Amino acid sequence: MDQYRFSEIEKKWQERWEASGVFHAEQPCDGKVPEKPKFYCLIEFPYPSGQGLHVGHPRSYTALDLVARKKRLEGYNVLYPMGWDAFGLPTENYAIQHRIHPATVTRENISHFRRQLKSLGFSFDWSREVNTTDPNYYRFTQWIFLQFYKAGLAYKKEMSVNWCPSCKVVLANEEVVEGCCERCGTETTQRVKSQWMLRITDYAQKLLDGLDDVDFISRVKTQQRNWIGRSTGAEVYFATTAGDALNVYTTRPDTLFGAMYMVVSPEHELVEKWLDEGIIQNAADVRAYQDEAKRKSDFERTEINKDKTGVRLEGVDGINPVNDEVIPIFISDYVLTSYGTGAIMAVPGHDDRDYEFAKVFDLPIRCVVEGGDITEFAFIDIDTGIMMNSGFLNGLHVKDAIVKMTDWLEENNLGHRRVNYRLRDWVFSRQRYWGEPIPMVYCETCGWQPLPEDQLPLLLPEVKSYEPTDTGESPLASLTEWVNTTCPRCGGPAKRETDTMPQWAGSSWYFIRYTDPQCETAIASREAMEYWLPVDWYNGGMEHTTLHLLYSRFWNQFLYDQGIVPVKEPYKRRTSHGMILGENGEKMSKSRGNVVNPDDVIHEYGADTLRLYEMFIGDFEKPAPWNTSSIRGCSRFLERVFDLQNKLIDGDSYRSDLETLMHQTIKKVSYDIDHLKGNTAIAQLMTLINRFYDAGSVNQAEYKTFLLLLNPFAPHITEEIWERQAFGGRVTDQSWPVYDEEKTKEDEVEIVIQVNGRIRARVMILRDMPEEDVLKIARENENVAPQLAGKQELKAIYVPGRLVNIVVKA
RNA sequence: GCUCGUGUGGCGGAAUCGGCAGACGCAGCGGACUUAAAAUCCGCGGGAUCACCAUCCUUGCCGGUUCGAGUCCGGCCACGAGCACCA
Repeated sequence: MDQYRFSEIEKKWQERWEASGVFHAEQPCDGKVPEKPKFYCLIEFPYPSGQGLHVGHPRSYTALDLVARKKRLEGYNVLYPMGWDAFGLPTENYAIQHRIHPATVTRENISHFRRQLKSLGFSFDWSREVNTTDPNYYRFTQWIFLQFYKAGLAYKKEMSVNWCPSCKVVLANEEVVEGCCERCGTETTQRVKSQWMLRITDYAQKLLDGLDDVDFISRVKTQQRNWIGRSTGAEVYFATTAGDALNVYTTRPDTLFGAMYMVVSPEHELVEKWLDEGIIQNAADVRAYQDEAKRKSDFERTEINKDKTGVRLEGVDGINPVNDEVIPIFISDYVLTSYGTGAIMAVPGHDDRDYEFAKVFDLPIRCVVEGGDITEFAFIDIDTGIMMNSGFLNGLHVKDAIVKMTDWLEENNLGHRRVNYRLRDWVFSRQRYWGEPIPMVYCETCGWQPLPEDQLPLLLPEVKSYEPTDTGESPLASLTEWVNTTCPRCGGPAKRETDTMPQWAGSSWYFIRYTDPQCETAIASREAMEYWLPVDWYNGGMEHTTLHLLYSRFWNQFLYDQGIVPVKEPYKRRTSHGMILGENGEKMSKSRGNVVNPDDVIHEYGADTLRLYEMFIGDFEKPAPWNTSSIRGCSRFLERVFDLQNKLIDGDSYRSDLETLMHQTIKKVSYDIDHLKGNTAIAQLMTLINRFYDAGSVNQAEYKTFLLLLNPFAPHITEEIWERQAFGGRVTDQSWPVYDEEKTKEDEVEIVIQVNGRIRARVMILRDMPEEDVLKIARENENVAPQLAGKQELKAIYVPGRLVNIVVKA
């Protein structure tokens, strides 16, 4: 018998799979729907970076490859596609540095990635490959943008945005992590720029509600819920001595009697108005504070534990609507312009931040909720507090007081119920070259005009320099020929938008394109979308929970509302994998020098071993450190699988002493693949092969089942053995093994006998032996009897097939 | 600070419903084979006391419920992730 030559075997089968198209999904066509039920599994398509694949990528791809391969054997028409999320900064930066066109860099990176992925033997349907930088693809990304625009959900707005001075680009809130650029770590600053925005806040409630109907792991749901950040409360109308109404948002209207002052954000429009009108007596101080706030980066402004600062607006006061008290108004940067009304009522007795501010400015603090000691700290407990010093609310519990006060405000026209979300609109423009051009034209007479749909795609023009500019202008802005165009409405001179879309655009709908990637008339045909959507199972990284996952749900919900996509929610089930860490337990990165290249592993051990190890490495949902010596265990296992051919004997049914284990293994492996527990599935297969070796042989029926169960993990070696042993056809043509629940149970089982919870004996019994017989055996057991002698038996418990516990008293 | 998650041998981890803790693998030790080594095969393998039999301890810590707790409840501690002046 040959040795296990994985390189030859893997190359051979990869070529055959490619030539036969065995993993191509069957497409519904002209009203004919495939007979097999569909199953759509999806992994997050990669960004084809210059570094190539690292061993973290295949963890997710392998896990769903197991599902895809198993589902095919179970008779499903499986869609398991792959593509490229190829617009983006690293490619553009590399292109600038090496003076190569980003399209060329992208093409090279993709072919590198594609070769690497193919060498792992994934059962992707390569005929459906999509590429977000392909004009035939981004044409529809632009088309979707136009639908947003037409629906009033895309708008251009002058606003303060996050700016990365190193990448020279605007960032979305989701791309700023702890005040720094998610990509390069540089501290971000604020810039006022005119930006295209997508009104994702209009979908805040739908995005929240949709979570109830989908099967996402709970940490994903919680994280999205937190990010959306729904809160309920009231908007309260305060009057001012200047005559203007000053509305505030609060979640604690019950504490209105404790409002001792008001705070507005430094950018609040009324401040400008009052300054202009000259009502504010300390205008210079106010202006100075505004300037200071403007200069601060977002990070500095939101840094916690810093001392509260602010300036009182002298000359204007607020009037508390519940008791007509005249209270001072401050500006302070602890109140955010972009949340609520940009103004608050401050209740220092019952809010930590207001308390701190009141201490700094030596303002009076009134207790309106009994239960704490406000000389020490703000009392914020809403479960135990009882109202006091609050007129008609006195004696009520906080929760009842909130309702009563809100009703009162509405009855007296002094406020109304309000829901607020932490989620902000999505900043959708980037001042860079390598992205989808935004298909909008600005005309002096007609304003912003959408490009007619028949003019899509709006191609990225050739440009000499991709260098971003410090002024925050896109490199496209210097292309006067491209920029100058005619207005689609009046035909007069007009200018194109020169910003491009963010990287998250293309990935927001790629799962739709996969259903019909060549469609030229629409994002996909109705027929294809109706057959394939929603995605049955989507696996990806936790880092995309508040970015890609939320954005793509938003796009899908919008397209559903427009009647374009047939499903409300795009993903039925979402799971998430843990990161693969370097051998030292740290995150894999070039700078740490702990990156493992899959090419090297494949060269040394083969793709099947790599796949197996990726699944065996540990709990799929948790991070796991790479361990080079552990791979040997997986490679040794496959060698044993291969060598089992030498121990093959005839037999078309499982031998009786192996039958139970065979059925147990089928059950366990089937369950484990569906629950992302590859590690225990492999452990079970190892247990089984150890039994074959103990028996000194394996028969054909047993070997066939074993190979089918192993096939999703190690597809090349199993096909090869199947062919060599002439088991008939290909593994890919077979059916997934079935088990008989009755046969998974041993006839004879070992049970333990405990006395007062301590194990005193182990005995073999027949599985269905009646309880009284088992207890009799237990009491008479030579190790148990002495423990019972002379003691009073209080209770005897028998857990069928597991244990007996006899409780005695001395 | 808030939200979520996780703590089990030297290591990765298993225990799916409250019922034998440590499956499977790695590393290690002993043996076989070999001139030798590698590879392979067989055996051992949480800790303590112990010649052996055996006994006791053990799932981050403290307590509780239960005949029985890694698993359930309460309170701590540690680590990780996300959010972070969102009123």
